Amino acid sequence: MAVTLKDIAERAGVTSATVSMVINNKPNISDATRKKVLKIAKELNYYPNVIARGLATRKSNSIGVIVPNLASSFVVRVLQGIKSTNRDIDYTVQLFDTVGQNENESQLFQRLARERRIDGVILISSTVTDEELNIFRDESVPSIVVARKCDSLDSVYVNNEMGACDATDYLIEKGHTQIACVISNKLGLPTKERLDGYKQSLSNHNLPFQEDLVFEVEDDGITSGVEVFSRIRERQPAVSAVFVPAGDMVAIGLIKEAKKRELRIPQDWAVVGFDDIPAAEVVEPSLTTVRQPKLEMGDYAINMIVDKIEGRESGIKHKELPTKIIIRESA
Amino acid sequence: MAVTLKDIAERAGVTSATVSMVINNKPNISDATRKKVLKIAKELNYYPNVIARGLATRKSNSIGVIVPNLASSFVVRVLQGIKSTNRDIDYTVQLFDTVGQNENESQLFQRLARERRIDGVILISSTVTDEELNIFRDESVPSIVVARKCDSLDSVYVNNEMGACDATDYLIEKGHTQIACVISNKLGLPTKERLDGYKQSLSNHNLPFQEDLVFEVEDDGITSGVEVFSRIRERQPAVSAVFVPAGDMVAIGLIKEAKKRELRIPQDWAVVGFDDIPAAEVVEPSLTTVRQPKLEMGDYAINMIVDKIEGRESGIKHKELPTKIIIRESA
DNA sequence: CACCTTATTGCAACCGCTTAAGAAAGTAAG
DNA sequence: CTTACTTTCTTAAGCGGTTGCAATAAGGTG
Repeated sequence: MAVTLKDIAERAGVTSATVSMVINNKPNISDATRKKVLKIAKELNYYPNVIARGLATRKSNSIGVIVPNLASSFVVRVLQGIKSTNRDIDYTVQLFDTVGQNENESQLFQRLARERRIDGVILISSTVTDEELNIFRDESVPSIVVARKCDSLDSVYVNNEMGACDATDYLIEKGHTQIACVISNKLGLPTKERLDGYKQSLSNHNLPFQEDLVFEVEDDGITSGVEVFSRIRERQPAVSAVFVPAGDMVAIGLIKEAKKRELRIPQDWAVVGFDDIPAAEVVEPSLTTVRQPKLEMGDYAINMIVDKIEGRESGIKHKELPTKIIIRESA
Repeated sequence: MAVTLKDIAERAGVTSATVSMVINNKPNISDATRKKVLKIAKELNYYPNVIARGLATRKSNSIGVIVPNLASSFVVRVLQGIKSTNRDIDYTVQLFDTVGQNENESQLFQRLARERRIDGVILISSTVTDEELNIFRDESVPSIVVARKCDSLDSVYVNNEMGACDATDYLIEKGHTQIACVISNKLGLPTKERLDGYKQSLSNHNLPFQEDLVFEVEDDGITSGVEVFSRIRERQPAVSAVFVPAGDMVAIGLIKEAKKRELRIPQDWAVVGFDDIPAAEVVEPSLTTVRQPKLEMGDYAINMIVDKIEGRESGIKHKELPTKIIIRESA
């Protein structure tokens, strides 16, 4: 059997309450007994049972990270950020995804909260709806959403509009005027914001926004890029540059297909992606893209949620992080 | 306050013990009370407090996944496999990494086990030593190691030797006789196994093994590949093919640098990687490589550990998965 | 009708730790 | 030498479930 407070207490000739206070560094314990207890605890190789402690303190000391799908490089990178923060975090990370489950994000959250499984939640999702986020807000367990802006809940996100605007600015400065924009219909709010940034840039440069320069793709994979290439060429042969808020993988598909069709990049076609995934550096020509500070987002998220859990922060907090355009060869 | 068993019991006019038995689907409860209790539980939106339950049952219903570093695509992919198994897993996944902590994998495991935090552990690491694995074996909490073979502990791994042998066979069949081998000194046992496979293939084809065709790199990043290129060219100008057990990123670096130095791939130099990461498909020419079934490994691991926890399996089990050579353009 | 089963529910201890309140002993003050 | 604090430790009541055993009532048997 595992050694418990009682075991230590017996050997030390005190009560388990006293041992508990020693273990937790509470005041009002004499130096003598404190030392004796600690010595015995070490001898017996004592570890507190966190479950029992959790029941008594009504804390689980763990935070849940809810993601729609772990098979997203963005999500994984944010997760890495969460795990690699410099701060010494006394919380365990429990990982939940909702793909293939019969619960959506908010239902899952509600259950976790009521089951007292977790003290706080980080939701990494750009597609979650406002109504769902309201459920998060209404639960008594603190939560925070990463990857989309939200008025009613703490959030960490990037300035998508500015990122898209910068990217488009860059293409315009390179002399392009017919700039296609490839968006994903699976990205939720950020898609809209990035499209707004694209429009903003055009408008700043007195260029007209043309609805039929906007192309939509179904997912953010490489095949979407391959597929959308023909659509762009057919519908808009005059296009000389493509901005791809749908993501780097789509941009890479586009580049690959363009090269196959004997277009030179960036001379005939300039391409700018969004996110800056590892493959962006690998593709040839390497991909100019808008980098999202994913590690930093995770870092902020974990720090904010811990502050919230421990009552150091109240009220709704937001952290908007800047994007950065990474110039490579494709534009 | 949250609703408890007692709340339900009061309204139902029974004892909380009875409610508990209903909730847990125990026998010896009349249909009438069962129905009544369930109805009230639903009305009150009852969720059992998993911490309290855990204390009583001495189970946490969660399994720990320990990884040395989450910033590894291999690890992440296995993790995805763990999370996406078809089986309905009643365990929560808690994620731990040891990079930047002052505990190594086995110390962490020992603590988690003693603190009763987890019912079982999946360790994803190829570099863990035999001595460390012995600590895992000696603890009473079931555990399993993914990514390396181990006699003393359940394990899930690929047949590295066969994978490397296949890759080398392939190069030899293409007519290559001077085949360099680039290994990582950060991969532990698999490095040795892959090197053995390489030797085996040479031997099978009556080619001599030459020690100085083996090159070592410090990490598995793209820069290692760039760096090792010159070493190979200097020391072994006659090399016409490179097998890179050190991993795809190294192989990609090698390709990029080779192209920069005006070598044609695969005509002048053939390159074969190991692992099959997403970027392998993106690089130009695309990378021929040995695929490791990472999702499947995760799948097996979670199933094995759950069986072990629930006592359906005993004794040491191993699962060896085959690799598969993915032919692309680089060889 | 007395006696024995069987089905169902209640009782109470327990899981291991925390914590508010109280008690004992020492100490300073009047 | 009381009285009133302090300091240090103990008591005991939880936290919210689970579970072995006792108890009760209903039904069956001779």
